[in-house]
Amino acid sequence: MPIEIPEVVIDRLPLYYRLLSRLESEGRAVVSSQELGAELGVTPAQIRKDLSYFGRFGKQGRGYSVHRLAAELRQILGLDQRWRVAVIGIGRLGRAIASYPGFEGQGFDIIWLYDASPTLIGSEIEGREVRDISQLEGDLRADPVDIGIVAVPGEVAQDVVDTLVDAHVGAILNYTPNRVQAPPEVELRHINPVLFLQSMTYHLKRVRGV
Amino acid sequence: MPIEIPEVVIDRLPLYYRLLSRLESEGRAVVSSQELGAELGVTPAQIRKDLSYFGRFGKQGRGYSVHRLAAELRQILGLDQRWRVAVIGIGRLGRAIASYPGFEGQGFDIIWLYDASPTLIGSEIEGREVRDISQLEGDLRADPVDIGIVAVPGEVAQDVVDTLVDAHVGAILNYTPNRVQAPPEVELRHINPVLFLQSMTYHLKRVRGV
DNA sequence: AAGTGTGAACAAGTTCACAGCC
DNA sequence: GGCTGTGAACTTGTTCACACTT
Repeated sequence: MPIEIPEVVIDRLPLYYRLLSRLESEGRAVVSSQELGAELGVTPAQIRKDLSYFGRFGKQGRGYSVHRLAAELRQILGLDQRWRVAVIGIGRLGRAIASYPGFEGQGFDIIWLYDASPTLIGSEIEGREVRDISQLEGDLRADPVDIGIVAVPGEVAQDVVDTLVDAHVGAILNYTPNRVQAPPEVELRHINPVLFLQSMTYHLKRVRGV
Repeated sequence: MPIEIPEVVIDRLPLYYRLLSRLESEGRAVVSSQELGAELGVTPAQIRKDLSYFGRFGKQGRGYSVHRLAAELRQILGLDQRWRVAVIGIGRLGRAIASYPGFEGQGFDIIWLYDASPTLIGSEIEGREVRDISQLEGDLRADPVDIGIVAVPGEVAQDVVDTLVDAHVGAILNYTPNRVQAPPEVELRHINPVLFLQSMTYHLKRVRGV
């Protein structure tokens, strides 16, 4: 805890947590950095160093208590609490997001859905009403959420992000292909599958003989 | 071209390309690394250095020809050709993927859809038939694709990946929360929004007073 | 005057290797 | 004997700063 923790380390923690969570449910008591690394494709030294930023959770000669380490990571990542989420944009992608059980299962409660389309507004998705996007700002002011997931058409992504920022959302996950801006105190991630495909074709081209 | 090009550089190229593509369609003739950087939140030096791995595309005192640089990146990334894609798993997410116009628009042709559910097999999505997943292996052998997009339930992700690898798919985009393995000659990327949310809550926790 | 291309300086991130503990 | 925790060595990636070109 003394010095600044590298961002890459934070990004790997959820990966470790996911595996530990699985091992925990399989009733596994103890695990070594060796085993964790083999399963995740990461060196054991990397795992030990990453964890050492947060404390000394292992026992020499034994390894890590799965239960203990999972609990520590839960605490570090804030997964011992529930987080309130709004999904903005209920097209095909937004609907897939709103229906995905993996969010609720991991402590993320999707409490509000918004769209601009009159045919969608008022309808129900997984028992939640789709609300008019024009009410987003007022709703969030009355009853804030922690995280906004943006799945609107790209052209309006920045507008939605601005509204979320004004309403003091702390984190934004942008599924839109457009890159958006937010002040540094707001956590922002982009999910753009096309960029992944395009970096993969670079390699494909080379493997498949230019 | 002389030495090995860092992986991070390849990952940034599509980002640059996307912006250049937009500038090109706006009729912009010339752009500086300064401007590109400001738009993308990257330092100008970074952009110049990244591009310098591939050639000398700029003109001192002027900047880069938008048209020329876009064409170069297209060539480098292999976006001057079309790529054949199969989507495996046509649940809500798979359907969103199969219907997303952003893939076709960028040179990725989704030519085959597969699912295991009898109610889906034989149905049509955007004019493409959903085929039985048991035919995947044979189909790919007869008529290969370059890229597989996996959107099946997590438990069967590795099986599907193994089939794709056997059928000599060159790249796999895994939308499943399960981490899968593939030999190093196959390009593999994971899209897992839950991991993003979990690293964001780490920061949220700290900003929102522990 | 403006802006690239790039070696050299610097910063960040990873792996090594081993002392120390179980 | 086995495995953690961690400085130190190394590797990778980023930024600086300036010579050079238009």
